[in-house]
Amino acid sequence: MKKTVLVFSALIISLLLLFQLGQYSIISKDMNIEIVIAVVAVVFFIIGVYLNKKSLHKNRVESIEIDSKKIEELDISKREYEVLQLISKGFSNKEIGEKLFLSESTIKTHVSNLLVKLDAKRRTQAIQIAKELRIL
Amino acid sequence: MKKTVLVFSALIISLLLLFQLGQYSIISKDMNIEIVIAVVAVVFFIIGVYLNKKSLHKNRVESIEIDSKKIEELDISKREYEVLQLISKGFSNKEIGEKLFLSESTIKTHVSNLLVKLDAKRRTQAIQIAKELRIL
DNA sequence: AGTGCTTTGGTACTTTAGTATGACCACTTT
DNA sequence: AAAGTGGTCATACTAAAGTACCAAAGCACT
Repeated sequence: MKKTVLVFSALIISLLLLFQLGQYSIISKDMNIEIVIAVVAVVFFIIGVYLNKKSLHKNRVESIEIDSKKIEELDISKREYEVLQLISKGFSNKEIGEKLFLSESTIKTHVSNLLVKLDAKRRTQAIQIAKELRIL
Repeated sequence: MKKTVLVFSALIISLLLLFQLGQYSIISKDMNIEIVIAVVAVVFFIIGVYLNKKSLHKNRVESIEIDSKKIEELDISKREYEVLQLISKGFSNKEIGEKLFLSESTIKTHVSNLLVKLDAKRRTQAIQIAKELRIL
């Protein structure tokens, strides 16, 4: 929605500016030229926006598209994934236990399993690996 | 967004058709007008590309640029920043010490200072906060 | 030469993190 | 019904992580 507003306002402003310039040259009695210039300007503006969006679309999809399949491949359960998400947010085992209404022991078990499944030695390394795998 | 583009292109096409009759007299009058139109087209094309890239930048790829100003504001030294980077890569204090040819004690000192400066309780939280501040 | 600052390093201590093992329960599969 | 699976929790232990306090070397600055 923000893009739409930006594009619209940019179009309106450019149109206003162009037709305001046209008012000066009314004296020279050549209205058609200003209109043609305005149209050309708007057309190429839209072309610029459209082409740029298309070229960025490929990169966008790659950077956003995350998780799902690899989580299953790594045999990470829902509970373990919940714990992983909270780990990446910087919570301690105790805090995670309080958030999920579980004991710290349970969290430790989940973390231990996560470290094995992600092939990590520490929780910080697990975060890094999970982000590389686009799980987080 | 698709509707917006469609409506606008339809409007512009109709405008072009309406003022196509006037274009004959333009060409015969002055050749410089074509150059002006070309310049306007290029300029607005660039504006379109630029605005679109800026609007997409906020939503999608935000953590590319590191905010070196905030590092200074937080009074984080170069050494501390080096340690912070290695922490985010999942290394232990001992490993960081080996990489930087420092003792583990020194790393602990740096980490402790970093936690205070980043207002974090744990190294994992420090990573999260640093990424929010676009320091990492 | 003294001041201030970063960096470095140490000791001693407390707190988290992580491992290993075993156990219990709920639920599904065979 | 028996076996398997996932989640839960506990104990006991080792390993990191983090805190507090101190101290000294290496600088830049004036």
